Amino acid sequence: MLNAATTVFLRHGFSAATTDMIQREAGVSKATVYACFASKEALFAAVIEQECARLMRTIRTIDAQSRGLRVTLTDIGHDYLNVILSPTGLALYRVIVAEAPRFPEQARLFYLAGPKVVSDLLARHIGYFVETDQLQLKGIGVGDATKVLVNLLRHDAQLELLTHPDSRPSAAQIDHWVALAVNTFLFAFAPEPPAGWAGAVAN
Amino acid sequence: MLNAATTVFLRHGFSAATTDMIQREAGVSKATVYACFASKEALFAAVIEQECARLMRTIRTIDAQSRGLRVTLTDIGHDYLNVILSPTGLALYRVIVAEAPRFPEQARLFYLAGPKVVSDLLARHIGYFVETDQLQLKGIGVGDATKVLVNLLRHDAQLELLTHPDSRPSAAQIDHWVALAVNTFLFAFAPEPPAGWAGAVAN
DNA sequence: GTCTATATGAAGATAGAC
DNA sequence: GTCTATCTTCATATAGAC
Repeated sequence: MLNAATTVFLRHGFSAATTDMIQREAGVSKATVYACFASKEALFAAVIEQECARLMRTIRTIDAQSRGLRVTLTDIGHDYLNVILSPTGLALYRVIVAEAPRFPEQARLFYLAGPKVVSDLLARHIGYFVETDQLQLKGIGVGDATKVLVNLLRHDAQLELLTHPDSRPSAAQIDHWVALAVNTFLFAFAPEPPAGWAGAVAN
Repeated sequence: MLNAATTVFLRHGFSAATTDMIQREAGVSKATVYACFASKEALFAAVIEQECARLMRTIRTIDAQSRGLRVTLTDIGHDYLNVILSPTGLALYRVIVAEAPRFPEQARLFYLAGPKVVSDLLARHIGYFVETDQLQLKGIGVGDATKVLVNLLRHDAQLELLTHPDSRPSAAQIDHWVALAVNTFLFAFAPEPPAGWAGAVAN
């Protein structure tokens, strides 16, 4: 039943979703829903909590064991984009952003489960690469450098998909976006930056 | 009356907003609303169109005449962040993202009025700086380089504010974010990059 | 164009039998 | 715990007078 609610809330958002839809999707009756959850709000909160927990588990599996600098960043970036650009990832983002004023606690939960976790993961790796002189941050802290990279990754990609809800990114596009982010990051912070473009070709 | 509708829709989103709220906010009666607009959807569409037009005008005023490389990018970035991180900017983004599946046309309108316009503006400047050898894109196209910069600018800042709806960014924070983006961009693509951090100090 | 009053439907939530 | 049936409230939208 939580699954049914998840489907409905992620598809329609909080306000536009109705308990009827959830009830029908779950194949139970309306009263059954209210036997388990006190209100629509409570059900929504439970859904978001579950999705955030799932998101966190997913992102935690993205641990690349430290291989080379470029490979590590590319792998993590690739996995991260695949998560946040998936239909579920986009839908969760949509509903969180939309309902943040009304459900600030859930919004913060999302932040901690998603962006924060991937930031911490990347920060560990970047810290290591800095210590071993494979990166040179030129006065920028590890935290800020991490934000730079995450931001490069998140990319217009997300915005484009959010505002063009019918389109889907191809694997090649994702490759290109990741390569663009990693190349830029290395141009900026690798002591011996690559001479030119390396990675997937144009989108 | 459009203004009243704007206030309500930006505050509550589409579904949670009611015609009662709009009617009360506008100080007119319910029937008057339906005399001007065929439906709630039509009113919403009109609101979004107006806000997008306003947004486009605002962003179009961000034309920095080309002074130095760093100054130009910093100025544009600064103005752009001030727009998208303003309460109105965030609220518009929220509702667009939330309602994109239901109002794809309005979502595309937003994309064209906001991100697209600032991208085009920045692309013109970056193109100029490339031609005059003040930037060296190392195999990355002007379009992609522009996206990189826009993305660096948009920053976690937006995400943090979206998921922490009570907080407001200080002017110092915005300065810091812009400096971080511009520095990174110059580290990556200026033929003679700055040796280290330059700009506002830590947040 | 604007109001009062209202039709009509649907939403969230519950009562009470099984 | 689960269903059927229903209560209550409130939303969109309209009718008809001024």
